[in-house]
This record gives sequence, structure tokens and C-alpha cells, in this order.
Amino acid sequence: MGRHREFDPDEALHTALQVFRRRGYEGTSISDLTEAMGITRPSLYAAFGNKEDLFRRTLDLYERQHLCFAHVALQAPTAREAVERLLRGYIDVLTDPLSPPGCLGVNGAVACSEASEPIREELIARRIVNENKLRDRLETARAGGDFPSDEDPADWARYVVSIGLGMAVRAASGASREELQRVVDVAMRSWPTVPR
Amino acid sequence: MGRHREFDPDEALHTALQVFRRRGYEGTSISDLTEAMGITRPSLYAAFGNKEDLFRRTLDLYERQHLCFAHVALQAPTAREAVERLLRGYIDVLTDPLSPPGCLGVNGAVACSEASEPIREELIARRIVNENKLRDRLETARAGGDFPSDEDPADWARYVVSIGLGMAVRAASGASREELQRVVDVAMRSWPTVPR
DNA sequence: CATATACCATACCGATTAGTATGATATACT
DNA sequence: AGTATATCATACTAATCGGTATGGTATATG
Repeated sequence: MGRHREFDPDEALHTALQVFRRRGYEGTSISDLTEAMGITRPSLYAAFGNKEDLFRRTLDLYERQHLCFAHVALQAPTAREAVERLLRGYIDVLTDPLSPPGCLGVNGAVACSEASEPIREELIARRIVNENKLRDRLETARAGGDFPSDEDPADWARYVVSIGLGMAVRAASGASREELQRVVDVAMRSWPTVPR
Repeated sequence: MGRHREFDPDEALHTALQVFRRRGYEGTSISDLTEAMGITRPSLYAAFGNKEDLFRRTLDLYERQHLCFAHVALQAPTAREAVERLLRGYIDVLTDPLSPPGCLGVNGAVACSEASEPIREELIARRIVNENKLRDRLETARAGGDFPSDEDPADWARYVVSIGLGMAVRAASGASREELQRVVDVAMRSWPTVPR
């Protein structure tokens, strides 16, 4: 019943992701979006709700499509390898030549007006979820003797995520893959070994 | 000749710094500023030019007043100590209870609309200046035998700045001093020693 | 004291913001 | 075929954006 939609919502969502990723949440206007997506304002609102809803859906898509490597990385045999795969994989996302540089989660709303505070908090919450996954991985590593028992998994998860955040800011500023690889090279040198 | 200004420009600039630091460049409106500074729009424009001029002046004030510790830190006797003082001092800035958390240089414009691209580039440029100062310090350290000759000062400067950027994002998200201290604790463990 | 001048207050500017009401158009179901 | 309905295109809303014109007020100089 009714007329058919003349655009592909999934394709449109991919386009929205590109725009949001380059400009952040507040830096992107509805006009920016409709222009890039090739649809009209009412079509956008009918298909995706409001700007905030649309951003959350692009966030979901981003995690599903670009951050999915993390789940696999965490399953590496050793904790060290898991972390290294995490950081190297993240570099690929940050510098993907087909997407604007940087991370949607970081570019999204580091600082913003009061109006988009909910989005900012959503991004912070999602970041914490990911950091906790890494911490849990390190905890099982410790239980399995793959991570020193006198080291705090939370400390190391925090460290690794901080490196990631730093790289994300750098990438958004135009850092090259090679530059970021060297950051990881140095960062991994502090990785603790299990005394035996 | 003429009427006296009824507000203290320096005090007003300090207030502007607080607002910009919390909200970033684009997230801050002129109304936000005039309201916080307790002055009218024409007064603001008469005293500080336009929004971009005002932001650059708050940036100068920020570097003069909050980032000045870096210059001193770099003069520490050893490279390692210089870097550690740099990072610890930065934590103090990021979590100063009298100011909004985070760094003006990072919060300022990670992502933004096309309109404020000049500000974004200004911030990136200033960041590079600071990283180069650190790199130079490490280079003289290497020349003086205080830093391994087979290590690249640029790599380590990049690493240290990345840690700083990561902490800045964390701080803006509400990270505590203690949390950030632990990041530095871990980060410093990779610091190279000179073979002797 | 008179006058020139700098500041303040108010009200405004056009442009843009997110979001929507309206009417035309095209499709699916009865 | 007829009708219900969902989409599309256009035009619109009130609010806010950065920035300014205007006119009153206070002060410094002659």
C-alpha cells in the first residue's frame, strides 16, 4: 500500500556515516546530509526520525562495519597479540582511504554545545563498553598465565584505549598510516612479560 | 577621550577561555560568551574583533597561562624526567578543578563544519610546534648521551604527544586525575634506557 | 562649560539551524 | 478500476547563528 521509496535507506545511511565522520555531530547540518544522500528533508525525517536518531543509527553501522575487527582481534591467542591487533586494526579504520580520516566515536562530540550533550554522553558510554571488553580480555589472560599477576588489567586497558584515542585525534588531523604505526611500535614496547 | 569601558578585558578573556574550553569553538555561541562575560554583543566585538579573533586570543592566553609549565618541564636534567614532567604537568592542566576538564587545543576543533576549518588548522599547527619542541629536546638528549642513539626522537615525541592527546580526550569525558596518572605510569615504562 | 568621542543598550540584519505542514504523485490492495 | 496510503517536492515555521546599525550616555579634552 502506497508509493515506493525512491532511495536505498542502507546506502543513504552509509553516506550519512561518511558525512558525520568528517564533520562530527554538530558540525553536520541536515542540509549537508540531504545533499550528500541525494534525498529531501522530509524523506530523511520519515526514514530515520530526527538528527539524533540518524546519528545513533550511523554509530551502529560504524561499529558493525568498521569496528567489528575488534571482536576478532580480542580472540587472538595471547593478550599481547590481541592488543597489537587491536591497535593495528584501528589504524586501518582511522586511515581507511575510502572514508574521512579519524574515528566517528572520537570526532563525533569531544566538545559541543549543550544541545548535543546526549550524543556526547552516548559516545562516552560506548567507549567505556569497549574498554571494559579489553579489560576483561586481559583479566582472563591473567587468569591463564598470559599476563603478569602483579599487573592491573584495568590500568593496561586504559593505557591502550588512551593510545587509541590519541591516534584518532592525530588521524583526524591528517596523520599517515606510517606515523601511526610508529606510535604503536613504541607503545607496544612497554607491554609486560610474564616472569617465568 | 570618551566614556570608560565598564568591564575588564583581561577578566573577560579569562571567562571566554572557560567557555571555549568547555564547549569548543563551534559549540560556543556569541550569546554563550556575552552571557558568561557579562557584556553586550557590541562590547565584545569592539574589544575583541570577531569570534575567530577572540578564540585566537583565548588560545594565546591558554598557552601563556596553562601550558607554560611545558617550557620549564623541557629543561629538566634528563630526557626521561622532562617527558614525565610534561605528562604529569599536562594532567594538572587537564583536570584543573577551576577549569572545565580537557584541553582547549584538543576540544577546540577535532571535528567541525567547513566554516571553522581555519581554526581547526590553527590548532593542528600549534600542536605540531609543540611536538617539534619535544623532538628537539630529545635530539639534544641523544647528542648528550642521555637518549639511545639507535632511537628516533621523532618517534618518541610522537608517542608522547599521542599519549597526551588520548589523555585530553579522556579528561574531557570526565576522567579523574588518578586515572590519568596511571596512564602515565604505564606509558613511561617503555621509556628507553641508554646502553652502557 | 562645550564638544568630540568612546562605550553601552537595544533592536535589528540576512543566513542558517532543526524540524514540519501541505499538496501532488505513485503504488498496493480491494 | 477505485481507493487508501506512503513517498516526494516545495515551502514554510520559530529559533538561533554571527555580526552590526542606531541612538543614548558618560567622560576626556579644549
